[in-house]
Amino acid sequence: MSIAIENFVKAIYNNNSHDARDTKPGNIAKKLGISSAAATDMAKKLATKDLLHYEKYQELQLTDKGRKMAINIVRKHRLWEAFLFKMFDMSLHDIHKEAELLEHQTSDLLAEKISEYLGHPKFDPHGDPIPNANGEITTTDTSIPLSNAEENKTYIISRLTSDDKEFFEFCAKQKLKYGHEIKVSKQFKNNKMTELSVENNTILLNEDFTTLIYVNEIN
Amino acid sequence: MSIAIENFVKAIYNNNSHDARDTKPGNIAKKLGISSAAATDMAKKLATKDLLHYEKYQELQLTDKGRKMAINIVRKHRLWEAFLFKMFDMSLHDIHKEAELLEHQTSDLLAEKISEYLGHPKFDPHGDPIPNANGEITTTDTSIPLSNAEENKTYIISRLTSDDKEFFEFCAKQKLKYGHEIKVSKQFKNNKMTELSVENNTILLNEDFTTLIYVNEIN
DNA sequence: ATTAATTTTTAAGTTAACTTAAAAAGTTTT
DNA sequence: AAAACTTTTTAAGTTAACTTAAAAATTAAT
Repeated sequence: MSIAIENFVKAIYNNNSHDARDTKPGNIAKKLGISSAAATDMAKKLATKDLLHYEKYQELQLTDKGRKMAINIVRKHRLWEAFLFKMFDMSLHDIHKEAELLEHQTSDLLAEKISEYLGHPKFDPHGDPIPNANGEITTTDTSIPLSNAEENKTYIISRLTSDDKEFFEFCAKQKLKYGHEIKVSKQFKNNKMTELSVENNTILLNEDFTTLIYVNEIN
Repeated sequence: MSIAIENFVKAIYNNNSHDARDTKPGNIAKKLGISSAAATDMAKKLATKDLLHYEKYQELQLTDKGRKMAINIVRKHRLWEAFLFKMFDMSLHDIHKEAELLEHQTSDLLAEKISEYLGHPKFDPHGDPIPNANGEITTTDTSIPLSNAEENKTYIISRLTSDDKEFFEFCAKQKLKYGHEIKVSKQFKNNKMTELSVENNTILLNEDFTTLIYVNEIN
């Protein structure tokens, strides 16, 4: 399967999981940076390959085969992220970019070797779950977006769900990293701002950040 | 640059260095598994990009720009080989196959990180030299093919210049590995066979092997 | 419930990287 | 130095993955 096909299937899969629910060609096209005409064409083609269900003007839905394929790519992506993160001193954004390329050129064998080396990790450095070789995902994920966190409670950062460079630069600078502890001091509901403290620094985040950062409460 | 272009340039470069000298489209086409018509087309295209000199019916010659590009890819290939060899228990052939894919999706940044991690190695697990980030290759290579080795002398294996699976399987089984010591006991010139001993085993190799295995004399 | 706005699809066209088959040029043999 | 053979090139055509622009359908607004 070509890189174009792999990216298309992956885009639908990712869209279905965390983002909104709109998996029509236009929206997928936007994520991939192609025209929606191209996305419609591709959708039709992938339907003949039994990777997705296509009906005019309807949402695209992956078949079991398509989902399996997407999960396999996501697995490789997240394994590369975890591996590069462990081995090299690189920014999360750079790691993401490299993984985005490497994921398409990685045999199942190599993926398994990487997983083994890392001790079959369940999460990548963004906190996203790593599917196992059978495509099973173990996420008893109870995390909530920071925007829904409660005042005066303490949390651990469990996921950073972005691929924007500035986002990661900001997070890195403010020590907003996977596994780090934070305390929410105030929720400004009207302004959709959240005040919190990280390592004795108090910062104020707006909705653009608090919906992308997921946390788990500490008891 | 596309993967097709990178592989084309690399094929010319590799052909020029160790193999024969025939860098006409037909020969390059054979190595890449494409038709010679396709190779001619590609050659013309790359000439307009100033990657090589093309003249009808003549040998293809890389320009400085083309050579630089080829060396950059070769560098990434060999770094991946060295890295995968160090990290994972995989056959040399599998490692080669993975590197063949990964080389095209590796940023200069990542290549440098890998090189750094390995302590800027000068040779890969086949004994092929790894160009540095500036494209410089330090090979004071005095090695000779096993076919030219002298009787009753002891050598160290310095290069295994193949990409054939069976070749590597055979070499692995016979302990013919980079850095290993061997003693040539007899050269059967007429039959182009070489008798040698490795770790107390005596084996007889024909020309298909002895021209691909390079060695350095021990004094 | 029409009209207006948006989105999806269709249609036609482009580019890269191939293919096969025939023509042209080069190489080898006698 | 022809004739025979081989290789390269040209020509025409294919496929995947796009594009733009217009037509068709859906969705939103008054």
